[in-house]
Amino acid sequence: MNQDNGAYSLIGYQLKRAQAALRSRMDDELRPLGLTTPQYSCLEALSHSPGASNSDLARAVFVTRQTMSALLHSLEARGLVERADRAPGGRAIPTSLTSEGQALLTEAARGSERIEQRMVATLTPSQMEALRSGLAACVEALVE
Amino acid sequence: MNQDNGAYSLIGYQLKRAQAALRSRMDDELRPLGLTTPQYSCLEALSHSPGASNSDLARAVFVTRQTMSALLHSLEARGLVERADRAPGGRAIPTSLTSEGQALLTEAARGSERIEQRMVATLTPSQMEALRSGLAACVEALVE
DNA sequence: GACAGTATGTCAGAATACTGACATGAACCA
DNA sequence: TGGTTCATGTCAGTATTCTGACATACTGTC
Repeated sequence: MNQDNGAYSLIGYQLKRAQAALRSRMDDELRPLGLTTPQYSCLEALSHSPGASNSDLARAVFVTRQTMSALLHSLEARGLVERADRAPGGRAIPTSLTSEGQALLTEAARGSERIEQRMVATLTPSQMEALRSGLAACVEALVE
Repeated sequence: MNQDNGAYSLIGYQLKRAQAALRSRMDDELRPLGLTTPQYSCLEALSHSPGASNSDLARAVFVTRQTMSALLHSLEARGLVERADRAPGGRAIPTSLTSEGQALLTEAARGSERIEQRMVATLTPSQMEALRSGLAACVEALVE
């Protein structure tokens, strides 16, 4: 109870608020394509890192390995990704996009970019950079 | 595929990354008290808005009414909050903190403030304000 | 080679959160 | 009064995500 205005002045609250709004808009945009935001993020990560393992993708999407494993099985059943039959070395099983997955990702990326641009529409380039670097500093301070 | 550096330059990605890191640290801090982050947020909202309804709290914590309803029943079963037997007018049933809930919240708030301060430790006041206003502008642009 | 430490994938179980649907009560307008 | 619209609380069902645990495979060091 430091202030009377509740938690609105806390960076953490604004962070959650912004993330919730973004997630909601992303879900709205992706729903017609049959994708959730984590599923889209997974396809996006696979596009940038072909052959990534389950654990790699979990870290990229900020979910646990178990969650990503279930998500990958779902995407595999829909023919959007492919996983190797066996690990080529170690235990990590590489995953890659199918052509169907690539096509769907391309379409979904358009909606995602639309949301991103809408989100930052009222910010100047220097304000955008300040926001980006501020968020990065927060992450830096939070990871031990 | 606008850049080679993946999604790291997107504000949306940084936003998710920062929120994930914050959520993780909050959960770590609150776990010894037997609280999750949404449960803590609910107690905090109740502290600032005594007598808030289930729907009020759902909006404050950014979950659905159904999720908040389950969360409230859990907190009520633990004796941390109280709900009126009947709606005093309309359908909204006011909820309030019990003394036990208030005590637990006070303790949890210390941990929460610790995390908040750690998160922004390396930011100057002007950088903090730039971050806050940047996030607010993003929210403003995303809510229709 | 033997060992500890680390990373990975997976299983099991529980908790969480969502969408869809319905009934109830209030506010508003014709 | 009658009607529509909106907000609220709740039920049911599904989907998501987590923690905990275990076996497996690499990477060091000795």
